[in-house]
Order: sequence, then structure tokens, then C-alpha cells
Amino acid sequence: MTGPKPPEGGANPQGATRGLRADARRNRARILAAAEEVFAEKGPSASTEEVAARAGLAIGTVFKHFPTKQDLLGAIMKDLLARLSEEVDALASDGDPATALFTFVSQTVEQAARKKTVIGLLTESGVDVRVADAVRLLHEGIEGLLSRAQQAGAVRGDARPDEVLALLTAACQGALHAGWDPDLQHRTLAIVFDGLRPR
Amino acid sequence: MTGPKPPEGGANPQGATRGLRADARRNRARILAAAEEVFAEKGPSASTEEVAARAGLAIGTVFKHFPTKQDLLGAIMKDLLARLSEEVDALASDGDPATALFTFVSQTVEQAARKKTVIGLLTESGVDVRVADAVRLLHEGIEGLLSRAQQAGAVRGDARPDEVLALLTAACQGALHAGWDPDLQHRTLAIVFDGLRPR
Amino acid sequence: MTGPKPPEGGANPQGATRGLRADARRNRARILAAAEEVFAEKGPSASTEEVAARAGLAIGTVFKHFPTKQDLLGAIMKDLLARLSEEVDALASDGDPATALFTFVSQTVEQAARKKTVIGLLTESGVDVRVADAVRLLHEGIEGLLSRAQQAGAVRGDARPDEVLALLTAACQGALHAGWDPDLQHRTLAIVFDGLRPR
Amino acid sequence: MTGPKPPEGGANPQGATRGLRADARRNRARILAAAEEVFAEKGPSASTEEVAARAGLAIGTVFKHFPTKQDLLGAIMKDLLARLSEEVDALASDGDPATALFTFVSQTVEQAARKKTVIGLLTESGVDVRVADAVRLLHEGIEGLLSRAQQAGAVRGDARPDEVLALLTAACQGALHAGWDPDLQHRTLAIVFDGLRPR
DNA sequence: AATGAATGAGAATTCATTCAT
DNA sequence: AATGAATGAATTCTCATTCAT
Repeated sequence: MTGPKPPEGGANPQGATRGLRADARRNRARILAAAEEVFAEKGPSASTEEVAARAGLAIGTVFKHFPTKQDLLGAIMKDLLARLSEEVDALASDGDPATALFTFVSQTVEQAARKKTVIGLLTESGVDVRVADAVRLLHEGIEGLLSRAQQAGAVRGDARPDEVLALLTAACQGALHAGWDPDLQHRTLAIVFDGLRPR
Repeated sequence: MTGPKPPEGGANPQGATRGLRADARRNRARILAAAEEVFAEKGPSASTEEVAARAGLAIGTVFKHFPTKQDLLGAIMKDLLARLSEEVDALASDGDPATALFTFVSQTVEQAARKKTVIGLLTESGVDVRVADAVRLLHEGIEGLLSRAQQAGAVRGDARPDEVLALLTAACQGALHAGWDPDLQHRTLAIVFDGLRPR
Repeated sequence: MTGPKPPEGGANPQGATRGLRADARRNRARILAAAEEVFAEKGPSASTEEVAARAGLAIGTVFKHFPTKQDLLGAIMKDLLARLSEEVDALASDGDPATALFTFVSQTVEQAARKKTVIGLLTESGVDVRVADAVRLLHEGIEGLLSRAQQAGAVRGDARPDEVLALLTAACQGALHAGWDPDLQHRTLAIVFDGLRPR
Repeated sequence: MTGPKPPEGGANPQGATRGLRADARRNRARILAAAEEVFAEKGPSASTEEVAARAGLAIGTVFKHFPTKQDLLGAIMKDLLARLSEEVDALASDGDPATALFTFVSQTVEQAARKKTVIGLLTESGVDVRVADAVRLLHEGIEGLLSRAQQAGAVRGDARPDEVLALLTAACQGALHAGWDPDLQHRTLAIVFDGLRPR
């Protein structure tokens, strides 16, 4: 036996894609993109078949990459959370501490509305273990943003991270499901931010 | 031929129950109650069969009253909106203008969390005609509550009804899907309310 | 609510069919008959769809009666065992003790070959609880037949019931899967019966 | 161009392995061994993928050697029959004529039970052409064993080879599917052997 | 030759909806 | 009006087989 020859994938940040052939990795990404779109538009009860069609792949390929629908949903969340964490980190390192938190929230809500992502599912309720780590990561990132904003005097001292996350998810949900237009979105967030400022 | 005995179409607020025999009206109510519970617990993808079982009726009876599942979901929403409107009206007539709006919001969010009702669907996106009226009614009620609160100086003058509704639905969604515990719910709403107060 | 009106099914021996409407009971029987044929011909991996087609019913109907394929297989076995037990009882009450056991075995093997039933699966290995009772019943019946035959001096005294059942199932399997012709079947059983006689 | 190097088609008993490179021949053997195990454990509906995994090879390699699953099953049978024929030959040449037949049957049944091989499929019904030769070979071997035993006075003169094969397959099936324990197996065969002895 | 990703037909199961009783 | 059995399309998941690497 000559043994398998994994294309030694160098330093790849996406753990799940390591050890996959180039084409498989490409398809995996396509599936995730398609799934994010489809589930955002039709909710988590959309069919896996439709995800496959949107990705331009056969249904079997989707199930080969994600053996159950739950796995697929979980992978989307993990991906989404990872992206948000990156944004948090970016803002934390080069943003103005006084506004970085608000920028992050605005940005995320806008994205939720625009890309109709499944952020509504990105919370701790019903999340399986595989996603839990990613959630914790985001928590910590927000915690950092918040404490900086508080030190800068931009946010009241008694606000806690879980409240910020609650407001964030609520706003995303609202923007997503109730179809807020940009103006309404802006005005609504203005009120929320006012609530977060020191009196 | 004796024919059915419509109990005179007097002034019956529940439009859909006019012209039904007493037992049929009772069944209709039972179905709605069961459906609200079931869909709350398992989401809108729960089966109609289960609704029938919970109501102690045969599946055929459910479909006799609500020809499609959509009709059933629509009826629940209408019911829910009607109940909310009633609460608004009650608060408008005998509540303290300065606090009635906040009370209403708190109350509604708490209910959403506790009863896990389908309030998430109670927005204008994707609402069929039959529910539109009920939504408008709630809008108007909130408008009244808001303007009173503003006149009493409890809420900033530049807040608009659609922002309040946006915050309400967002909070309900958050409470519902992210599983806020009572404490988190309270603290989060406190921030929102602070944002609504005059500076 | 008027409540369901089960057609008070009198004295019905088939426990599982009690409380079913006449048409449902008829269909249940049709499904079992079709399933017995199909699984006998193609083995247990034959599709439920084919069973439905053979029964002239929609696939949903089959799954309504037997929620899983396992349930269907289990029901067939139970049925088959019940039928065998009846034959044993009949032979025990009016047959000649000296020959009843051999008659039963011959008869059963012949039937297995002719009707291609799934008798091969009628053993204790991998049998779920629902069938266990039926198996026990058959055991007891054979035990009775055997002890009578021994008392009549037709069968050696040291033969045990489990050996008889083993020979029976083996012969059925052989007849079924190896396609014994009537002559071969007869000659083979003659040898087995000789082995069971006192020396 | 150098081309493949067929290791001269000398006198190789395993027809199918002629003309294969050494590593390919090794893989073929590995696949057969894995397949025998897997199909024994899970029945013929086990997946080819699992066979590949057990063999430590890629699925493509399995299909390269055996273009269809049927081919794989057929090859296993042929292998098994060949092994049985060898045992028959060995017993015929150095065993006691009076007991060789019984030894062979006992041995084979025990193996069937222990290794849960696919012997159940080793009969004439549904056997494809590729296996037919091997079956014929076994027939002849048994015929030899039987006539010797008859000449030695250990088996009744009127027993015919097809009866012996029928009893053998039946016993294997029984042992395999009904899960006979060693004790039951022994007692059951004792009866069968008694039936084969001269009275 | 070997690999393993992709394919897509097929299988089990669910469920909204219809209709005979 | 109510019942609940039947329907069949849709869905999730499996697996034999093909084929680009």
C-alpha cells in the first residue's frame, strides 16, 4: 500500500478544511456559502437539496462534507462566529476605543440585514458543543471592546457583556426578520446606544 | 329541511367565529390554544397532527376549521395581536402615562420569553392580508402609548412609533430565540428604556 | 367533543387490529400479506415501497400502519409464528401423537419452500421484544408435540425441544434458500426423522 | 515505453490473480479478507466503503479489483468454496473414511457459525456462472467422502450426495442465522449424523 | 495502479391535505 | 360537523459507481 497523500496544506486557519484536496476544499466553501444564503432566506427548515442546488453540486456531495443537516448548520454558525470574532479583533487593535463597540454593533446589524445571515441562531440556546468554543471567543472579544469603551468613558460602567450581546442579537434578529430599512435601523440603534452611554 | 342554526350574527368581535354552532366555536378555540402551545414549543415546523392531538380532536377537524397550516398560523397571530392590542388599550385607559409604555414592552417581552409565542412572526414581513389589520391596530395603540409618555416627559420627544415597535420586536426575538433569563431580560430592557428617556 | 367511535370489534384474536376501522383492518392485512411475499422473495432488504406497491397502497399507508420497517418485519414474524402455533395446537389435539411432530415439521418446511416465507428470521437471534412472546409460544407447542411423540415411543427420549426447533429452522432455511425440490426435501427430512427415532 | 510487467502467467491456481503486479495481488487478497469479515458481521448489505476501510485501501481500489459489488461477493464465495474443497481433499487423503464426512460437516458448520461467513449464499440458487465451477468441485468432493463412508459402513448405503449437501447447507444456515450455541450445534448435528448411519 | 471526491438514484420516513365513513 | 385512514410529494440520508488527480 502506498498510503494517502494529503496535499500538506501548510498553515491553514480553518481547522475543518485541513487535509482536504484542493477541489474538496473549494466545494466545502461553496457549500457553506450557499447554505448561509439559503438558510438565511428560508430559515433552518430549508432543504439540504436546495443548498446543493445553490452550490451547483450534487446532494451527495453536501452530505459527504456534512453528514447531517445539523452538522451543516453548526458549521455555518462556527464560520459566522469566527468572522465576527475577526472583526472584533480588528476593531480592538486599530479602532478608537470610544466608538469601536458601537461600530462593531452597527456593522454587524447592517450585515445581518444585508446578507440575511443566520446570526439569529448564534446564541447559546441549543448550540452544540462544536460551536460553543466559537461563541465563547466572541463573548471574550465583546468583553474587551466593552471594557475599553467604558474606560474611555463612552459607555456606562455598569453595562455588562451579556447585555451587549443580548442587544446585539436582538437587533440582528429584528433587522433580519422584521425587515428594518436602513433609516429605521439607524434610528433604532441610536436609541440603544444612548441607553448604553453614561447619563 | 331544518338546516344549520346560525346563532344570529350579533355583535361578535371574533369575526371568524360568527355563524358557527356552539360546539364548533368551542373546538375552534381549543385548536387555537393547542396550536399556540405547540408552535411555541417546537416552532412553526411542528406538525398539524400534534396540534390536533393536543387539542384532543381529529386531524380532519383542524383542517375543517383552518384549511391550510398557514391559515392556522395566521389565526394565531391575529389572536395574539388582538390580545396585545387589548393590553395596550387597558394600559392606555387606566395606566400611568409615564410608565404605561415601558410596562407594556416589559410585559410583552416577558410573555414572549415565557410562552415562546410566535411573536417573532408578528411583523410586517411576510404577513398575509388577514393579519395586516391586526398589526395596524397594534401600531396605533403603541403610537398612543408613546405620545402620552412623551407628553408626560417620560420619553424623549424625537422617538418615533416605528422605533419602539422595532425595539419591541427585537427584544421579543432576542428573548425568544436567545433564551434570555429573567435577570438578563430585565437588565437589557433597562438599557433600552434608558435610551428612550429624555437626556 | 363527540369522541371517537371505534367500531367495537367484537372478539378479535389479532390484538393489533382491534380498534381499527374495517377498511384499515383490511389494509393492514393486505400489507402484511404483501410484505411476507416481498421479503420472502428478496430478503429483508427489499424496499418498503415495493411492499406498498404489491399491496396496492400508497407508501404513506404502510408507514401509518407500521411506523418503521422493523415494525413491519416484526409484525410479519409475529403473524407467522402465530399461524405455526395454531397448526401445532391443531396437531396436538387431533393428530396421532406418534406422527404429529413429523407431520408438523414436514408441513412447515413444505410451506416455507412453497410460500417462500421469511421463516428464516423466526428465531431468537435479533428478535425484538414484541416477537419474543410469539416465539415462546411456538417453543411450548413444539415441546408438547415432542413429549407426546416420545411417550408414544416414536422419538428417542433424549431429544430436546431446542434441537427440534434447530432442525426445523435449518430445514426451512435450506428449503427456502437452496431451493430444494420436493423430492430432495422429502429425502432430506427422512434422514432427519431417522435421526430422531429411537435406535 | 516500459509498460506493465506481468510476472509471467505461469501455473497460478488463483485464476483471477494472474497478470497482476505483486502489490496488486496483495491488495486483492486484503480486500477479500476484509470483505469476508465485513459481510460476515453485517450481512451482504454492508457497504463496500466499509470493506475498503477495513482493508486499509481507498474505495476506488476496491472497485478497480471488483468492478461491482456482486463481483466481490462472487469472489468471496469462490474463495470459500475453494477452501472447503481443499479441506475435503485433505480429509479424503489422510482421514479415516468412516468419520471423514462427519468431521467435514462438523467443521464446516462450526466455521459458518464462528466466522459468520456467507456460506448461506453458497448454494445453487442465484449463483452466477463464475461460482458454478467451484460449487461443482465441492459436490464432487463430498460425493467422494460419502462413498468412502458408505464403503466403510459408517453411513447408510441409500444416502445420496445431494441429501448430504442439503443437510450441510441447512445446518450452516441454521447455525448462522439462528445463532446456535456450540452445545446446541453439537447436539443437533448428532441427530443428523444418527440419521445418516445405517440402522 | 491507487486515491478519494463527486455523483445521483434509491431508501426510509414525515406531514400537509383529501375524502370516505 | 367530526373522524381518522389514505395519499403522495418532499426530505434526510446512504451507497454503488464513476472519474479527475
